[in-house]
Amino acid sequence: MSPDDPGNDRGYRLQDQIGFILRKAHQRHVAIFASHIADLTPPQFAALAKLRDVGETSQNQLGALIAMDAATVKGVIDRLAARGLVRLGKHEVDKRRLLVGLTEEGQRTVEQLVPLARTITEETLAPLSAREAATLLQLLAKIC
Amino acid sequence: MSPDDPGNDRGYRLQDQIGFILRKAHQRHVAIFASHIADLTPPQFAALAKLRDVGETSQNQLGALIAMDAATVKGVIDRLAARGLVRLGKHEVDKRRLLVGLTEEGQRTVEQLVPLARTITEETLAPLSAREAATLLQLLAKIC
DNA sequence: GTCAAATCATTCGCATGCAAATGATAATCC
DNA sequence: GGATTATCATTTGCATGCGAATGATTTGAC
Repeated sequence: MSPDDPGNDRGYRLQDQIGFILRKAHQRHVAIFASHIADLTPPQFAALAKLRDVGETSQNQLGALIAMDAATVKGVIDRLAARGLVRLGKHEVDKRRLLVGLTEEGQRTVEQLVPLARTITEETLAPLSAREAATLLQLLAKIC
Repeated sequence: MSPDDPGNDRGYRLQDQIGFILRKAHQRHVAIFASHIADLTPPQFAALAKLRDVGETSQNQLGALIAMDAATVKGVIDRLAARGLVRLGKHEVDKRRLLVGLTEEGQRTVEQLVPLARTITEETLAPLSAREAATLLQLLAKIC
């Protein structure tokens, strides 16, 4: 009975499971992010970066774009609004919607952070060759 | 000026960044996990699975094995203890340490869950071929 | 042996992240 | 048009996850 006999549940090694590795890889990325951008979290930056791309949108729509559910996006946006990086407004036609958009300061902040974000991506992928990095992104995209 | 001109910060596409994709992939995995194992979270299962492997250990040591900091591991262990899946005890020699080990029920629970955990891994990797899955695990391990 | 440094556990505060419930508004069906 | 359904936002509760501070104990330097 070898340690990785598949018919033996010793063959279940936590360290080799995709979920465990994903969690660890994500953790390392967040740590690298924090070491470069201390005053903003990855989700906060994601919200700002996406708002820069799409301009004003509703909270829900923004959430769909950055993969956050309604409850989460509300918290993120509230914190960004409290810091003056984001502006909230009512939708004139559909009164259910809460419009979100960058303030001037938010705009400036994103522009400044994008180069750092590039560095963060680079550092996260540093253990890989360019070819490996491309493969990783492609495979990860398939399981999203 | 094409949309992905690298000399232009429009070239920063959130969707293509490793951090964003890692977060999404992890989210999908957690959702798959929850659909198969409703009454335990991935970190809780990780703690049980690792305790099965190593037997009794200190909280800190367990944390190192499953990549959780001290504060996080305490919360996870407390919840497992409250459910009777884990037993706590003082270390006789080193009085700083808090020993953690599986109870009989914890043991039974892990044994029952391992097959489900295999299914979860399979389903998470379902969009990939066996070869792609192996490559993904290998590349992810490099950036952990 | 004693004092300083390291280790272990705990606690607090803050930030995701999600499920479920609620209320307001809009869209659809008839 | 009126009732049903769907959508948007909010709130609550729970579970990670981490930084920072604290206290207890142990180890190491001398």
